Amino acid sequence: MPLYNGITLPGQPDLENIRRLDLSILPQTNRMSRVGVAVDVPYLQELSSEFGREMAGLQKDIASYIPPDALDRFATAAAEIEEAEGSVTINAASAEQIRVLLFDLLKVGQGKKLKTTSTGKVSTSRKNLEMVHDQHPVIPLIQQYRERQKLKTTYCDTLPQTAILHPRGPCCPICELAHVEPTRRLHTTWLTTRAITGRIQCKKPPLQTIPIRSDIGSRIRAAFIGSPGYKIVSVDFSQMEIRDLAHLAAARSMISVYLADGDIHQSTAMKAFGIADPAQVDKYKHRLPSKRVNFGIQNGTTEKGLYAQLVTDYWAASMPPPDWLTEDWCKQFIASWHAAYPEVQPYFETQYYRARRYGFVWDPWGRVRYIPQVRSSLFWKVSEGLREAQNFAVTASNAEQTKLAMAECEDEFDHLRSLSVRIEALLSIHDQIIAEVEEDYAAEVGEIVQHVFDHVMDDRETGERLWRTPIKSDCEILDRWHVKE
DNA sequence: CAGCACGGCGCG
DNA sequence: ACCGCGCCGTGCTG
Repeated sequence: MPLYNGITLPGQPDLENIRRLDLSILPQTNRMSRVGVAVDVPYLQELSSEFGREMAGLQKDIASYIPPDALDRFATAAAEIEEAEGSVTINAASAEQIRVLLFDLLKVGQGKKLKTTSTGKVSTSRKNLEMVHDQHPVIPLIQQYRERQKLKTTYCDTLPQTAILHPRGPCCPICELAHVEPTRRLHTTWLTTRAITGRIQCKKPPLQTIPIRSDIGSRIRAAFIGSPGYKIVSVDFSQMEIRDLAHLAAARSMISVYLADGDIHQSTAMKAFGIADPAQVDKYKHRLPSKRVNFGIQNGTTEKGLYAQLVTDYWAASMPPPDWLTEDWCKQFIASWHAAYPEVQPYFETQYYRARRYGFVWDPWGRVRYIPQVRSSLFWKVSEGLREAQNFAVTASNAEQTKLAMAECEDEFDHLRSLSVRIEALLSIHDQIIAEVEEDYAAEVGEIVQHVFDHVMDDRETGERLWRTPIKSDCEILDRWHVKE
C-alpha cells in the first residue's frame, strides 16, 4: 500500500519510512528559503507608526488611573516624576508594573480565584484580565495596549529589518522577469527535523505565526504580497486533525458525517445536546462549545480548560459569558461529547497503554515519540506524559500528510516550470501551503494543489483511499495574503 | 554590554 | 493540569 514516493503506512515504529518522508520535502524547503516571500515594507512601517501612536495614547490613559499618592512606585528616578507632570509614569509593557497597578493599588479581582505565575505572584495574563474585565475601566485599555505591543514589536518592526532587496537578475526565477519590480523578500530558516511531532517549523523570521485571528492582527498578514503580475495561492486541509482523530479512533458517527460531507460542529451539537431539529442549534450556546471540544479533545481538554476557552470566546465576540457557563456545565458537556463519540476514549486509553507498556507511542507512518514521564512518581508528570501520548498520533499524522502534499506539489511545480510557468512555493504552515504563481495560471494551480491534497492518502497503485474519512481542502487566490478583493 | 529567566502571546 | 513551536520586552546578573 504505497503512498507518494513509496512511503507506506506500516502502523508500527518504522524510522526508515519516516526518513524517506522527512527527506522528500527538502527540495521544496530549500527552494522556499532561497526564493523568499515578498513583503510590503512601507505598509508595515506605516502600520508600525499607527500602532505606536495608539500605544502612546493608551499608555497615557492607563497612567491616568495611577492613584496620585502612588506615582513614586512607578518612577525609576525622582526627576522623572517632576518633569513628567501627568505624562507617562508607567511602562504598560511591564507585567510587573501592571500587576502592581491592578492588584496592589486598584484592588482588582479581590474575590476571584486568579491564576498565579510560576513565582507565586498574581498573573496579568489575558485570561486573568478577562476574568476581571468589568471591574475597572483601565483593564480594556491594558488589553488594547497588549495587542498592539505584541503586533508592533514582533511583526511590524522586525519583518522590515530582515527583508532583503532582490535585484533584477538570476537570483531567483521570480526576479528574472524583466517587468517585475525588485521586491523586498523574507528568507526564513526552515527546520525540518526539530519538532517531536514531525511538523516543520521556521524561524528568523517566524513566518508561521503571522497574525490572523484578530481583525487588527490580520492587517499584518496583508503585508505579504505577490510580486506584480503574480497571485498568492493558498491551500489548506479542512479540519484535518478532526478527520485524523476520526480515522485513528475509528469513530463511526464522526466518519459518517465526513462521508456525507456534513458540518461536524453542527452534528456534534445535535448529538451532545440531543437536538433533533437543526434549526434549534444555537450558534453560541451549542455550536461554539461543540467546536471547541472537537478541536481541543485531542490535547486533553479539561472542564477548566474548556471553561477558560469559552470565556475568552465570548469576550472576543463582545459578549459577557452567559450565566449557565460554569466549570460544572463544561464537565457535563465533555461527558456528553464522549457519549456522542464512544470510540474516542477507548482509543486514548490504547495510547496510554502503549506509553506505559513500551515507553513510547507511534503514528501510522512509524514516527515514534518517547514518553519517559509515565515512569515518574509525580502524578502531574505522568498526566503530562499521557496527554502527550494522546495528542501525538493526531498531530503527527497531520504533519506527515502535509509533508506528502508538499513533496508531491513540488513535483507538480517542477513540471509546470518545465512548461515555462513561473511558480514558487513560498510557505508551509502546518496544514497548508502557500505558493506564488503568474496570475494567468493561478486558478489552474489552485486546482492542481487541491487535487494533491484531496488524494494524498490514495494508494498509488490501486487508487483506494487508505484513510477512513474523505479529505477535503480549501483554496484561496489572492493579491495580498488573506485579503480578498 | 551580553546572557538569562520570566511573563506573556503570535500561529496551527 | 490543553499539545506543538518561536520570540518579544522586562528586569536582573555577571
